[in-house]
Amino acid sequence: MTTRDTGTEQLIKDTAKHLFFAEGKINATTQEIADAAGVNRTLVNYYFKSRDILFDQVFNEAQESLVATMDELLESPVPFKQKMEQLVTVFLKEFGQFPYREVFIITQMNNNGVINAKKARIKKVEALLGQITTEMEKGTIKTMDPRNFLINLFSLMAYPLVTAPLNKILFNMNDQTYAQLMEERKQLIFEIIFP
Amino acid sequence: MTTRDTGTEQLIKDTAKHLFFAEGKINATTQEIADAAGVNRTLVNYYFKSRDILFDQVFNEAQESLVATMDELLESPVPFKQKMEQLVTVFLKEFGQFPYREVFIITQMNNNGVINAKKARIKKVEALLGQITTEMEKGTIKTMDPRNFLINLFSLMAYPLVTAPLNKILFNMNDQTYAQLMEERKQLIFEIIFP
Amino acid sequence: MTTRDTGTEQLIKDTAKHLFFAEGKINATTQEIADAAGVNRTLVNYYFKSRDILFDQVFNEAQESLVATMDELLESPVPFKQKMEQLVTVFLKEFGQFPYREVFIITQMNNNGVINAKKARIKKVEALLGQITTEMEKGTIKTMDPRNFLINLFSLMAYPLVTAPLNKILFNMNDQTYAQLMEERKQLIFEIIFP
Amino acid sequence: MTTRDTGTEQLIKDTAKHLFFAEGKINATTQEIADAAGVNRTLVNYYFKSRDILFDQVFNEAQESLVATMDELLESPVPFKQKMEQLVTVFLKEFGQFPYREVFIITQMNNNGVINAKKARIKKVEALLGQITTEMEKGTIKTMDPRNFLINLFSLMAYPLVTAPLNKILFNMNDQTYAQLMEERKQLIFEIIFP
DNA sequence: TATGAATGAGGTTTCATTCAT
DNA sequence: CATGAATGAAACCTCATTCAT
Repeated sequence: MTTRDTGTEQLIKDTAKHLFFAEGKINATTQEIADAAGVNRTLVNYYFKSRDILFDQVFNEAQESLVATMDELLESPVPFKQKMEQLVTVFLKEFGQFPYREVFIITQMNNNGVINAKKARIKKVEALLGQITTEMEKGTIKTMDPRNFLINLFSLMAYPLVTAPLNKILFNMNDQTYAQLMEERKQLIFEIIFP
Repeated sequence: MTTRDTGTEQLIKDTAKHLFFAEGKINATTQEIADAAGVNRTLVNYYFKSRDILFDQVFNEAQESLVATMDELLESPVPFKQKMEQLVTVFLKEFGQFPYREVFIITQMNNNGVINAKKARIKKVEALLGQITTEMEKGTIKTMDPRNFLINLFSLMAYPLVTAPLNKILFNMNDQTYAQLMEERKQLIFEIIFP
Repeated sequence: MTTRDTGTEQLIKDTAKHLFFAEGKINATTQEIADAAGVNRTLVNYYFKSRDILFDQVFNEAQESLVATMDELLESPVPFKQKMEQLVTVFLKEFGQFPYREVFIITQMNNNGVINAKKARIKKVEALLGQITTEMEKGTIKTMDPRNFLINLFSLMAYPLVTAPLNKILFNMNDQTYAQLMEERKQLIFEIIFP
Repeated sequence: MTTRDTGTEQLIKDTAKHLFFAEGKINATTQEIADAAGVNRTLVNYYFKSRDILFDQVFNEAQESLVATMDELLESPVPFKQKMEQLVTVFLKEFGQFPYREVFIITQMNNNGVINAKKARIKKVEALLGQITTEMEKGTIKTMDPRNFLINLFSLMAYPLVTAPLNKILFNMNDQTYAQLMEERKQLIFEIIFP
């Protein structure tokens, strides 16, 4: 068997990922993906059998990577405040790279059907929620539903990156000045959750 | 009177709006829109000449309505704190009705091209930013780039509604319990911005 | 029965005739015909039941009028040369008014199916061919197949009017100068057939 | 070599050309063209992107070929009489192959808009008109507007082929006998223009 | 008589996919 | 491995036509 791996398969996957998650081109056709990758359109089928399979694969890999990142943080035995600091650092980077990933996932869910979470995941989230509650009782952070605490955190991190194109227009900013604004947010978010 | 307005044109537009902005079905076909509206597929062409024109129209009306809402708030002469309270009330309702509108607009921009803001709009936003800066100087609200203040505000309002499907899974919640969680947020957001 | 004849039926027919035969808009849609007539599109169906029936009717009336003109000429007992003079006069006028009629008829035949000539017509044509042969024997006109004589005659009359748009471009002429050129042709054609 | 030219593109173009110009089926649908070519309907879009582009291409190629033929004749340095002989030979063949080409071009012009002639073309035509005038002064051909001389020539060649379906009916002839009639015309036309 | 609303038939176009090389 | 050719499904769009008023 002469399997000369030319890296084309990975190239297609990475290109698709970039179009979907970084550029927000949720409706990218196989032609557009192939063009962006600089390969022939039919190679998408050659490697992935069907467009949907490519979608799923890109999808799952994105989620797995996200989940792995999350798990590492959740399980780390560092103190809460430090853990949150790590979380903000890591996720701001993630969201910066792929601002449209969550939106993409949601769009897919809306158009097709809903996916279920694995039980293991739910357990870990519950553990984190418990930790947050503890901190609230200690008075370190503002008291609220711990789920709202997490929701706030992720909203403050993710949404400004999703709405970047709109915000730039509204505030009359260019790519660079907006990037600076985002840069300041890391510290800001931290100050908001630990007043 | 020769015009027998059956309300079908408006029905189609409203249905499209709902599919796009409320259900997040960004790729809805004319068939899906027609089915959802309970009308014949070709009526979409009869009234709007082409699918793209329907898109544009729904789009523009959505934006205009949003902008009108915004303008009313921005220009109201009430004190800052009260103005923010109105803003949160009004926009939480807006985002609750049409959570995917902003995402839809951004998606369109990413796929097609960018739209420019009118000068009048920029002026109004700048006026608001000035007001926010004044409040910061007075110590009413936390000091930061006033644009980040606004970004925080909208992030806290909008993102939880966009990510609802994902959050329900993550937190193992149903529609009702999630709605309750959202309900609590109004007060919460207000407490965060006015600590 | 309140039959208030508003002349709309005739108006539609005349407008269609003009679009087809005078303007050469062979593919005119009912919408275009209605627009040109300044009436509602559905009136075409109201009066003529179907578009095809309107076509046929316009068609037949055009042919009947042409045939009547022809018959009158063919049967007139005037001497040959004078008969030809009448023929040229009458048909140049006809072709001037409706240059695309024959082309339209042929196009319809090519796209649908062929129509047959009535026997009476064939008889009359044969009579004319006989007359032409007699003239050739007398030496009044150049000897040739009498059918080619007629073909020449009609070619010289009709084709310049059909190809007017093309000729104007080729000879760099405007409507007026081309009309003058056509004007000269009556005498010219007569001189060619009676050298 | 990666390009496997199956000749299908050319086949589609040739088939379209034949339907339009030889059979006079001006309204041929993509389905009809595909059927006539014996290929899948969507191949028309595969090769030509859209039906209109196929139309334009067939169109332009037809015109270019006609113009090239014309140019060769116009520029040839042979004596006038001989040049006319060549012209009749060449164009009778052209019109025999594609009798509806000019009519098709005119129809398109009437339905869409007018095309302009290139200056170079006008110059060549003017040169020919000059030559014709010279011949009239020499007494070789009948005196008339030289443009009418050319119009006569082309009318005598082209129109009988356009109106063939109608003439066959009128003269009660079949394909073969009509072909014979046309055959005789070459000599006849020549005798008419050089009495 | 006349018209806006609605519909179905049939055309064009866009995709993803398969095939042969 | 890779690619141009080919195809079917499904979308969009244009018409003529019918319906209700």
